[in-house]
Amino acid sequence: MKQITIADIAKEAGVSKATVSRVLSKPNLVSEKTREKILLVINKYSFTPNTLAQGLAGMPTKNIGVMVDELANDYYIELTGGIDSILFQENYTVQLMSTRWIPERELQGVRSMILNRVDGILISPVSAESDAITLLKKSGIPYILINCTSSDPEVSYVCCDNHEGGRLIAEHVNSLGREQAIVVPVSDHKTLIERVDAFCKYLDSTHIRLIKAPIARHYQDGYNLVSLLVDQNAIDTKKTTLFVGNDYIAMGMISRLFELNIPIPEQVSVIGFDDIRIASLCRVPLTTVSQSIHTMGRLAALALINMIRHNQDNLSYRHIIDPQLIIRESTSLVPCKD
Amino acid sequence: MKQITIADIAKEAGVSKATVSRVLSKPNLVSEKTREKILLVINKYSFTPNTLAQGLAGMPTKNIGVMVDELANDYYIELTGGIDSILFQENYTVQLMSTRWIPERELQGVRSMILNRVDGILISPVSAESDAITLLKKSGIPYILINCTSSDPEVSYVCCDNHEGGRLIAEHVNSLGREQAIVVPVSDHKTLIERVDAFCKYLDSTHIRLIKAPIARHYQDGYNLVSLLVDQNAIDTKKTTLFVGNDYIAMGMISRLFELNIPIPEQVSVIGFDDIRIASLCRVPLTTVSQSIHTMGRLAALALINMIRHNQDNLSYRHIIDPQLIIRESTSLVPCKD
DNA sequence: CTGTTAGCGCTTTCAC
DNA sequence: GTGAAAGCGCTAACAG
Repeated sequence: MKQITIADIAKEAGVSKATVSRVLSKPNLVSEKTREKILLVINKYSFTPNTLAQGLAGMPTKNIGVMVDELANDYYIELTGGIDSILFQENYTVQLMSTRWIPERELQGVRSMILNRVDGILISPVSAESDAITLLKKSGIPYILINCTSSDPEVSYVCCDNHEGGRLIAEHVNSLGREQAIVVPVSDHKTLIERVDAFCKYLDSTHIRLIKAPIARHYQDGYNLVSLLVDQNAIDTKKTTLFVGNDYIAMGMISRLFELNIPIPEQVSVIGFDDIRIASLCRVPLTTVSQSIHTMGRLAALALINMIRHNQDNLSYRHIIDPQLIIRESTSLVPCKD
Repeated sequence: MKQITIADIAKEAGVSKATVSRVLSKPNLVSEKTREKILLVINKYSFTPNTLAQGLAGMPTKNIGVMVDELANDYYIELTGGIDSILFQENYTVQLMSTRWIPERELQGVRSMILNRVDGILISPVSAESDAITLLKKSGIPYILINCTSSDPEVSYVCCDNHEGGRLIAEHVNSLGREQAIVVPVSDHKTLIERVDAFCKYLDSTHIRLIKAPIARHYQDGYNLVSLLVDQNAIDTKKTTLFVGNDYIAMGMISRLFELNIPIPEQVSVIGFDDIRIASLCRVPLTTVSQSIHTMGRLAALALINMIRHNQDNLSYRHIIDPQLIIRESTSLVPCKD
């Protein structure tokens, strides 16, 4: 089926292309009479202007690029859910890409988004210094970093206060008063380092022995790590608290603890980070820190739209999310409802 | 930053735009000498052609439209994960949209995808007769339905054999030999009706009383439904099997059963459908039917790319996924590993 | 092999 | 108010 174009409409309505175009974008520049005449034809064919052509001609494309690390990842799911809820109602189309943790892919993706003339970009970058950000900076396209801060005052971002999150957990662990606390890092992303550092800083290490476990990047790594901790740190006999860098890896560890019949939280209590949805539904509902991921996505989307509307790529938007400790059964014997 | 164009490259290299264009798409039509000369300039500015313009001029855009009902939905997450894994490596950009269950939005979204000149569309439609499909049909753009069948021989799809899935569950329930079986529908989508119908058909209703519960569309509906079933069907005293149309709603019911201290599976055994990831991680690991969602996404993406490559919008691709019963603790006292 | 020319579909001056 | 014409950046005949 050949696409019907503005020219076809013009011919049938007996006017020029320009006038049809005006009806589409600036209707009040056209007399009521001709406007109605044209609208009639437009509706007859349920014509919609070709967005590529509009884009080429310099109009906004109503497309927003969203770049995350991984699609099938609970964290990004909630994030994109939040983003989508806003962009959807504002009638933007989402161009979603995943880097699959390949930095080079991030650059390539952003470049392709720019070429696609998206009106703005939301990105959860590898780091605030990645090449993609540099490219973004000089492209002139509005963009906002998510889950990442930047010292550059011109850069906009929405991020959780990970330091405070780590502190909250340390405080909780102090109150639990176990013999030892093991911290399990899950990535070398800046946000993770902040969490862990703050945790270590505020942990009452005169009473609780602090142990740093090797990094566990995937669910399976978490699962496997448990046996190691049993062997090396006797978590099956010494009362232990586990702080795992994110909920999903924590889930892997819980799964294994469960199999080994190590009671949670009596013998080992477990704490995650993120408050992804499964955290409350899983085997042992998980104590964690919420960074309101969904809200984070909404805020970022809202701010981006605002930048686009008011052409404020000069003004920057910065928002720090306040983390919240959520205590569930993995550290508390009292079952608590959500 | 002004976009650098093919004209700039041409001027600096001292050739015509056409030659530059050829270097980009059909390099062997250009002499080695000039090609290298041009490539040098291209690399110098790390120039990439504007995709909108390419699209307008009739080239493939390397964009694929993907339309699902909801982004933050476990089912679609795994589906898009599968789709992305293929499209990613084939260097396609995904244009992901969600209908949020609004049929009108489906049509509107597909139209916008067509206007964006995507090379193909993957859609999990409301129904095989939705307006969006009609539009797709006459657009000439390759497309594949996911989780939906069609009697029209020209329409391509990938779908699970839901009838067989229902039968598998009935068989399992028969073997469980409970006093009553309650089936909880979760939507009026065709696939759901097939599951439920097959279940009812194959259930040994001379020995097990079959009860149809009202529809529960959301997690919370499932949660709330439990009290009703306690009141009306005494599931807390009569040994009962629950077949819930999908895993997520089943999770809602389990959550409530747990609170009411109704033992699973001793008093009430629960069966879901889909085998979403949480199914194995949740409070009581859930017996369910796997429809290999991730694979479904991969297959559909693969087939679509194939259609695009070979211009086979005439040939149709149809694939039925074989469902598999996965028995976990929610119906079996023997804990089983995944 | 390479350059010229004519679109792709729409927006936007600039006249009338 | 409305139309003619130029231009967005690229590709695809058609010549040479």
